[in-house]
Amino acid sequence: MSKENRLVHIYELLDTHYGPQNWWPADTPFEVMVGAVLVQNTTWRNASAAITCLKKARLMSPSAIRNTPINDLADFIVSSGYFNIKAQRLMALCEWLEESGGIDQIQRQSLKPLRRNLLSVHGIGPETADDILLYALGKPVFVIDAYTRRLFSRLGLLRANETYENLRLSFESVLRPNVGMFNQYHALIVVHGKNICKRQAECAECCLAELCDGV
DNA sequence: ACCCAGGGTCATA
DNA sequence: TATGACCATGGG
Repeated sequence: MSKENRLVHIYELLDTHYGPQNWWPADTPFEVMVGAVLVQNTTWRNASAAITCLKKARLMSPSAIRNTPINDLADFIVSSGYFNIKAQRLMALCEWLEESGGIDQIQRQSLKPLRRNLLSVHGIGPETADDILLYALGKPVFVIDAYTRRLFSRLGLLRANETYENLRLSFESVLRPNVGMFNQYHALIVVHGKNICKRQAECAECCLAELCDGV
């Protein structure tokens, strides 16, 4: 089977098993961006609690965050962990948004320079940038994360120590750039990873069992 | 008490 | 380029 067909097949098995995920859970694109920073190396549960605190304090906007002292901002996002670091990262994100003329202006940038610009923001690395591009701005990028590496290396479809860029480009070069499908695919990989593929012992019960080859 | 979760930066070799 | 240290909470 071709690589494209394998990736599509895996997508269809996951999609059938788990159904629509409706990512990213947020009221606005800005809230997606904030969530993408807050969820770095923590659980969505912890990040989500921090988002609730920010909303309750009416801080879920670039200008409101910009006008809040960094230490006060940190107090609202304690539950997300690394709160001092993440407060700085949120501030850097909001400064960048402001300098760039806001989200609607950013939407108009073409993908490659936009991605470069995002990566130049302090605290926004490749995965956070791609979360923002795909889930906040609706751009066709394939998000790579630890679950993606674990799942596809276990299925024997990628080398374990490949760079982020090479992985992303290899998915994007094989799959048709469909935003809705990329959105759902990454959500499925995460949901699946949280359930079964963390423990490789249970391949038999997994919806991808036919591909797992007894790893 | 330990481990990890929807990462990223910085210092060192 | 490639490791290692660091950031810090909450649930298992």
